[in-house]
Formats: sequence, structure tokens, C-alpha cells
Amino acid sequence: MKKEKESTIYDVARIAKVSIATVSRVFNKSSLVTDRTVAHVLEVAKKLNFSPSASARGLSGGKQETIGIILPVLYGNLFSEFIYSIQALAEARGYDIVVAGQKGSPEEFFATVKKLSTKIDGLILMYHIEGIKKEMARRFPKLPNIVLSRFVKYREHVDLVLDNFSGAFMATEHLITQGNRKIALIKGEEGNIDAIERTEGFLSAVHKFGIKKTDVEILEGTFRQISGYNAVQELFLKRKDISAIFASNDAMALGALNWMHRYGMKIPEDVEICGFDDIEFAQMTRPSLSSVYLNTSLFGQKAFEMIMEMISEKRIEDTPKQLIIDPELRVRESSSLDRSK
Amino acid sequence: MKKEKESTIYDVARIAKVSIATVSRVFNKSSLVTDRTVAHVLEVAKKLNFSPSASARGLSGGKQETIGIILPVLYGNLFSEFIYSIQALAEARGYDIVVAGQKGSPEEFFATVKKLSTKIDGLILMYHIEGIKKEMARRFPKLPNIVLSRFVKYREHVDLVLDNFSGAFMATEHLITQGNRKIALIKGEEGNIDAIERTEGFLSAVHKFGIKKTDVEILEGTFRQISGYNAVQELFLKRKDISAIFASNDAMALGALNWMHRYGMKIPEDVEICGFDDIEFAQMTRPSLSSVYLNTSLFGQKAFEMIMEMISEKRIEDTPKQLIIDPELRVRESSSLDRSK
DNA sequence: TATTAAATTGTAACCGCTTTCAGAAAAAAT
DNA sequence: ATTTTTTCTGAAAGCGGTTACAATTTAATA
Repeated sequence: MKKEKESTIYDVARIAKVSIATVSRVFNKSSLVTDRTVAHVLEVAKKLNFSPSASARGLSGGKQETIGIILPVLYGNLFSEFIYSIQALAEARGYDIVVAGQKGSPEEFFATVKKLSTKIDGLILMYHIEGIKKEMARRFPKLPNIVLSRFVKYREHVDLVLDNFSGAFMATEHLITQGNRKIALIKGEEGNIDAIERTEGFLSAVHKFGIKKTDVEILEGTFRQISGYNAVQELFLKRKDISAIFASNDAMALGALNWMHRYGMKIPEDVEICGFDDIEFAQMTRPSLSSVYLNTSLFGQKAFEMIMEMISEKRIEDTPKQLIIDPELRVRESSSLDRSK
Repeated sequence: MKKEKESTIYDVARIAKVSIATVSRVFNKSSLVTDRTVAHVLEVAKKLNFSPSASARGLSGGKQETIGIILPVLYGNLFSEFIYSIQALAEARGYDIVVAGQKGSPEEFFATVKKLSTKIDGLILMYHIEGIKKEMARRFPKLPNIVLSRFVKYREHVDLVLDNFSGAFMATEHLITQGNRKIALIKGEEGNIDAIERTEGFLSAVHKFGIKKTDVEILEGTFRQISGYNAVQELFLKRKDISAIFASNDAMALGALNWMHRYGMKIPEDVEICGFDDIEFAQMTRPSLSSVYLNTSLFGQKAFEMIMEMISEKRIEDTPKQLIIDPELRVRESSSLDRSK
């Protein structure tokens, strides 16, 4: 059980009786090496268990074969699905993924980027400030970047948005066109950007259809199931005329459903409800839950394609691409009252 | 809006009128530099927006300040919570995280590690083969590593296990000691290691308490909610004497609950049920769902602490540490039939 | 076959930082 | 004030690649 030493390009060159330049070319798929040489070098390299040093490559101006991802929170479904979809593609192209959390202030944020920038070829980030693309280009003129958002309001400033707002708008519009004129919103966590955007989508729809202020009830929530439960409890204690509820996520919608079941309300007969996220459980509840689906995998794929293109073209843009991924409303039993009966 | 160039240690040295060695020392918190010099260099560095090149550092034998994580699937709750907990700690210590998926064959796996190894200081991995620690030490004598498992059976081969088996054992034992002598298992996804381990935990408990083979029913499942639904349907079509069910995860338990509700069965009066994972919804269902909780965050924290210790001590072990994180049974309404009444 | 063009391969100069070793400066001792 | 220590700083040699440019080999043309 001999200890294998880390072999370098020099070892490979020496054993293969070629120059290090040749070895380097082989590992970079340079076209100007004979097939015979390539085969030979590869063989030796394999025998020596050689793998080029990422550091050395990076240093000498080469690529890092790594892309960075900075998201607001490295947690939950967005994070999980997003990373998953990107990682699969990245791996196929020999790239690694480094993830970082995002700090509050711009200075902290840019410091994080600065530090990361020396080990990546490109960065996918989500950070909301005006003119983020320009600022990135100014501060990191050599670093390809793709700016993400879930906030369609920022569409002009970012490359890719997974449209939260429209999802909420569609859900609300759907509830209204089902015939409901008195409607409630269960908000998401205070300060959370998704929560804000979904609230705006709701309000926008409510406004578009001219629902009266007094027919709209806004309830606080935290995105957690229990807060949906508490919210409807409070709601129906206060008034009983609300016939439709839009919950800012499915967890809260289920919490709400739960309370209504417990107190004998019929869904969708008494109240129609629609959630957001389309989690797996949404299909299994009784009644099944209408929800808005955001294609996070596609979001990841697009982001990756875009960053790879920027990297390969070595063209750092400071004008956002402004691509939008639309949400999808999935209507199920909880909001399908057939009023014609 | 001038373009800022990437400044190097030479620029800082020149402007600060010191040598690059001094600048290097300042950035490495070397004790042998005067406070005055440190302050001065830092000031210049800040003005130049200097940040040491990770590549150059790595190359010259220094640290990468990056740790790698290789998990079976970069998806779902384990991944999400695990990465989240580690990342928070890592960031506080100035480390970045690079994630990679795990391939099937050992050779593919080791190739992945090989490639990653040049850009990390240490690796946290989950991969099940005999003597993995020894093999890692042999192949990567310079790379600190922490081997993870959720399979307590492998405890002797790995550093840290989040004990799946015992969780299933505890849940089953609980159901049995509640007085149930006829019990069913809903298995997880075929081939999935967690599924296997949980099945073994169940069988082990059933065996310990001498439940008769004919009083045990094993049902197929996929970890998805619908499969739990289908499983109980099949079960009760076949026989009606089963009084307790252990579902290999909460999603399936909820699916099962759903079917039983629909067909008028009372939980826990007619059937007691216990799930696994303790997802948030477990507390909110009616009845609330008993479940097994695995502290994934703690798992991450421990793994990180361990790898950091190995890195700082520069001691690559080939003997596993064998630390086990115990599961926690959380009994709720779904398995709390008070039989004394 | 000699000559020239094209295809390969080798040489050597970086890339930006760490670190050993030696020299200079400051502090302590005589 | 001079010598001896102790501290701090600088010079220079790598670390392991990439790549422009030179050298060499092979193919093409006369």
C-alpha cells in the first residue's frame, strides 16, 4: 500500500518524454497535438494519477472551471432545486459549483464577491440594488456574471427573473374571476422579498378588478403553516363574508385549510383558496390545493446556460438580458367551485 | 466611472513602500510585523481594493480556504439543511464551500475527488465502500477528509453517522410497546440507502419483540406521498387486522393518513401511525403525526468542526472517528392511543 | 532530391503569492 | 558608546501551470 505522491505536469512530461507544454496542450484539448502524442501522454498521466492543479491553472490566467453562486439564503426549496439543476449541468461540463450566502449591506456583498472572484470563472447572483449589472461590471470588469431576481419589478436591471409577482397576480385574478368579490390575502414573512412581491401581485389584481378596499382583508403571516392557521382564525373571528383566500405559500394555505376543516367549513363551497409554490402535498390534500408553480429548475438551467455563454465569449456585459420565466397557475379542487350548479 | 484594475500584492507593496513579503505577512496575520506596518499596508490595500488571489495562494502551498462537500444527491432536505448549517460556520471562518454530486462507481467517485482535491483544503463526503477512510488516505494522503453516513451499520468505517437505523427501530419499538402486535411497514424508494436502513431498523425491532412473521406486512413505497396512499389502500384491501403502521418517511405517512381519512378510519383509534423526518407538516395534521427527527444541522456542524480540526492539525487520519448522532422520536397524536380508557 | 510551407513540439517568461534565509534596524546588555 | 540580542523587513526561489515565440520535424511543391 504505497503512498502515492501528487504528480505534477513535470512528472508527466518527464516520464512521457515530452515537454510540459505538450502535456498542457493535451489537457487543454489543444488541436495542435498529434493523436499519437495525446494518447501517449494521457496514458502516462493516468498511470501517474495526474490531475492538473486548479490553482496553477487559475494563476497562469487559465480557467478555474468553477462557477460561483450567491443566493440570499442557502436554504429551502429554491436553493435546493436551483443548485441541483445547475450542478447537474455544470458537472457535465467539468465545472464545479461554489456557493456563498449573501450578506446585508452592499459593501459586505461586494466584499464577498471580491473574495470569491479569485476562484471562479463566472458568478450567478441574486442581489437587489439599482443598476446592479453596471456596478458589477465596474467593480469586476473581468468577471462574467448573471444577475437573478424573483422580482419582476427589477426586470430591467437583471438578466433573469422567475416571476413571483405575476404568479400572485394570476392566482388572485383566478379567484376573482371565479366570482369572488370579497377576498383575503395571507402575507408571507415580514420583509421577505418574495412576500413583498406576492403581496404586490395580489394587490395589483385586486385593484385591476376594482374590488373595494373594504372587501379586501390583509392578514399577517410568516410563510409557516401555523401562521396560516392563525391567520384564518383571526379572519373569521372578525368577519364571515370573505369567500376566497390567497395564501402567499402552500404551507400557510395548508394551515388555513386545516383550521377551516376543524371548524367545519367546506372548501371550496364556503371558501375558495389558492396557495403558492405547488409543493408536492398540494396535490394530495382534500380538497387538492390550487397553487402557483415556479419552474425553479428551468431558472437554474437558464442561468447556467447564460453564464456559460458569457464565460466562453469572454464578453462581460453591463446591460441586463431581461429574460423572464413565467409562473404557471395550477387550478385544483380548492378553487374550483362550479357555480353553475 | 473608471475601471478598476485587479491589483496584486506587488501594487500594494509598491504603493505602501514595503516588500511583497511584508504584504503577504500582513494578510496572513503573521505575528512578526509591526502594528504600524500592518495598519499602513491594510490601508493601502483597501484603497487599492486588493484581495489576495486564491489561486496564487493555493499554488504556493498556502491554503485554498475552501472545503468540498460530496453528497449522494444535491437535493432535498438533507442537502439543504446540511449545506446551510455548514455554510454559515464556514463563512464565519472565511471558508467557501464547493459542492459536487456523487457518481456511481468507485472510480468515478475517486476521479471526482481527485479533480476537486486541487481546489480544497478538506473534504466532507458520503460514500459507502468498505475501508473508505483507508482508501481515501491512500489515494489522497494530503487531503483531510471526513466520511459521513446515515447508515449506522457502517459506523466503524466512517467518522460521523446520523443514525437512520435506530430511528426506525425506535419508532417501531414505540408502536409495539403501545400494544400493537400486528404492524405494517411502508418502505422507501427501492435501492435508496435510507430506505434500506429504515427497513432494517423496523425489522430489527419487530424481531426483538418477537412479532410473528404473519403479523407483519411489508409494503412497497417510493418516499413520495402518493405511494403511501396506495400502500395502505393495498394493505387494507388485503387484510384488516393491522393496527399500526411505520412509514419510512412523513410524506408517505401523510399519504397513508389521507387514504385512511377518506375511507373513514380513525387515527389513532383504528390504526396508529408513525413517520420519519419530522417535517414541518407533521405537527399540523389532524391528528398530528408522530415522527422521528434527525438533527441534520447538528450533523453539518459536527462535520464542519471535525474537518476544520483535521485541517488545522494537518493530520490526516485513516482511522474513523465513529461519532454517532442519535435520532429523536417525537410522539404525537397519531400514535398516542390511551388504551387504559 | 532540394526547397519551402505546414504541422508539431520545446523553451522560457510569466501568473501572484508564501516562505526560507539573510540583512537591517531597534532594543537590551555591557 | 559599543557589542550582543532580538525584531522586523527584504530578496529570491519556488509552487504548477499557460502561452507566445522559436526550433524542429513532416508534408508539400518544384
